[in-house]
Amino acid sequence: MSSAPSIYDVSRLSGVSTATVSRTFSCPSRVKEATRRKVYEAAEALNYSPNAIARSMAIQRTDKIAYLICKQGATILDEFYAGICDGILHTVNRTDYQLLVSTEEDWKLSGATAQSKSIEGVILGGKAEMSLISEFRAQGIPVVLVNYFVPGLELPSVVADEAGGVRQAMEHLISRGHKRIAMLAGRLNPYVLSERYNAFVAIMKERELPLKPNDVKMCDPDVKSAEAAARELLSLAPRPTAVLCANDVIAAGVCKAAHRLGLRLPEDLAVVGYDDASFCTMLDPELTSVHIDCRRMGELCVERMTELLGEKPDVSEFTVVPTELIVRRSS
Amino acid sequence: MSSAPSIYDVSRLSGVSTATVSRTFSCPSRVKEATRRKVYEAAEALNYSPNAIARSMAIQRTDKIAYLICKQGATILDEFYAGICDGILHTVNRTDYQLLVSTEEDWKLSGATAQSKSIEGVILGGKAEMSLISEFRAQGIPVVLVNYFVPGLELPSVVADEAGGVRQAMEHLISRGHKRIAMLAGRLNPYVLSERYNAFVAIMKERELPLKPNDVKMCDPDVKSAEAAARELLSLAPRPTAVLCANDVIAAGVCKAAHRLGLRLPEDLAVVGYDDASFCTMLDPELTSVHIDCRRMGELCVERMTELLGEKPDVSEFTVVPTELIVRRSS
DNA sequence: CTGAAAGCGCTAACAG
DNA sequence: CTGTTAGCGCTTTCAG
Repeated sequence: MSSAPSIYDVSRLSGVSTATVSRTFSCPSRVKEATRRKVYEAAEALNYSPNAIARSMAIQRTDKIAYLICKQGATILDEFYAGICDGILHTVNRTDYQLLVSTEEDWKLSGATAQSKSIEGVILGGKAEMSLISEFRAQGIPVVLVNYFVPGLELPSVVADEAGGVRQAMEHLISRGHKRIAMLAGRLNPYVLSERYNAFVAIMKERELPLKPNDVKMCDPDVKSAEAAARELLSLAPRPTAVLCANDVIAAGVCKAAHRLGLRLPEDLAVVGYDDASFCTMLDPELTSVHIDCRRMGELCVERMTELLGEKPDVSEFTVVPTELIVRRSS
Repeated sequence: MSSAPSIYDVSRLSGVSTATVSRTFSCPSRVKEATRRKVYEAAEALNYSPNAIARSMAIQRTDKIAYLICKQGATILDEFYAGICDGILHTVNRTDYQLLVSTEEDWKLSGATAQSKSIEGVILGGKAEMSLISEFRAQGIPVVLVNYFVPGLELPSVVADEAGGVRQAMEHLISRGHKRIAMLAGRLNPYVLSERYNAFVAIMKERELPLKPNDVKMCDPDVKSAEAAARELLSLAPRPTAVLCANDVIAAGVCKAAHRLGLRLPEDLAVVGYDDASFCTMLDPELTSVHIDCRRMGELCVERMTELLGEKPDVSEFTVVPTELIVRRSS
């Protein structure tokens, strides 16, 4: 197989000009029915398909946008960011765009500049470094942030209603009669963590519930650390009767610690997680959690991006996705 | 900001030819130190960065490969395929290539042909449709399969050592004294399922252990279905003392069913999963499972792809990644 | 409705 | 080591 057939080959075989061949593919209505048919036949015979690169070159834009996951270590394997990716993927693929996926780290490694001009826009998931953001802006590449927000930057951000989610969880616990509610916070991205933490504290205060310094603990966001931290939390006297966790992994750690200590869920201890990861229903008892529609977040990122690319005058800076408490057996 | 600076602008400002500017960026060693410096300065001043598309156009190749997830419904959200993606991502980003991600479904929707010429190769994850495979081949685009295999196609496949994994699990159970071992199989992709199933049957026979028709059940690969199926399995008389599950989600269902029936793990029932999903350690007791190094699988896909792209004479058709049984508390 | 021709920005001989 | 020049395959005025 020598080199692929070009528009010239089709032009020659069909007896029309290259311009017409081009039109036939990009805007069929502007070509007479009969001509069109001739072109299609020739193309078919030659097994021709338009060369996307040449096209990009001519029209001066690619049809690609990138999604970079900005989170140390974790990548697409993080269910949350994978969910966003899923939403982006589905939406992007319905809009003639294609999606490039990478991580902040890898992107920087492979010489951003060399690549940059081959994407139209970039969606940054999580805590992106300022230098990265600036670089894209300097190159005139539209940026959308997701699950993160930087005040004063006027960058469209798609986030979940963190405060709302915490409120749903807290009202649920309070309505179940809990007063001694603790929080096990994990080192998530700073925006998310502070939203969740602040909301927790605010609501405790608002409801005039007792909150001692030791009632909030911090841990690394893995089961082991969470389990260890939970052990301490659960040995406070009087022991909290409920714990709100910064995410589901941490909640799983709390469940394990409770189990080891002989506490029954939800009778002796209510546990609520956050994110509604898929494993919530695999735990026993199933984990109550604040559901975030990651996929929707991804979709919205693409919508914002499309607006940016369409040079829409003012793209809203804040897009917030509502959360929903999924009550299960653990609370 | 008018249009971006081109190689001509740099050429003019630095006083050298465009060819030299080009060389300076693609192969600095072939340009005299002093000249190089002049070029860099001019580029800097103009905030120039090479246009990747024009480059692709000139050298007649893109620097992109695609990873398509071929699995109904599930996507990148599937931890297994996300793991592979992770491996691909890391490797690809170290080789000047960029990764396009999509699903089989979406790819077909958005007119594969139009896009095809903008990728160099494609990695197909899971049960890809023959029509898709043929289409790529017809276009001369190298294909690598992962977690799937089609006999007679001479397509490089990267798979896990399924039979080996089952053997590890079985030997573990047998060494613990289990004789009545059941299997709960889920509707995974046909290649994987048959490998796991056949290995299970073969080993039971080989060890001369009793295996009645009802000892193997089939279910959908979700917790609910698995739990229901497990209930039946566990009400057989005599009850199996161990169950090998086709994957971890199914195993989680079995654990729940066992718990409901008042069976203790591992005393009354040993459960072993497959894939070693991240939630294995969140379950209580933690789930024994056959670990598959998905990331490694992804890396190997890229290696095979690189060989294919480098026109290496014979790329091995089969690349198998070893598995490792991770023994935890559930068995 | 169709054709001719001038690029899009970069690379790769080839010549010096 | 560097410059000249001819493309890469497609789009897009501008005429006809």
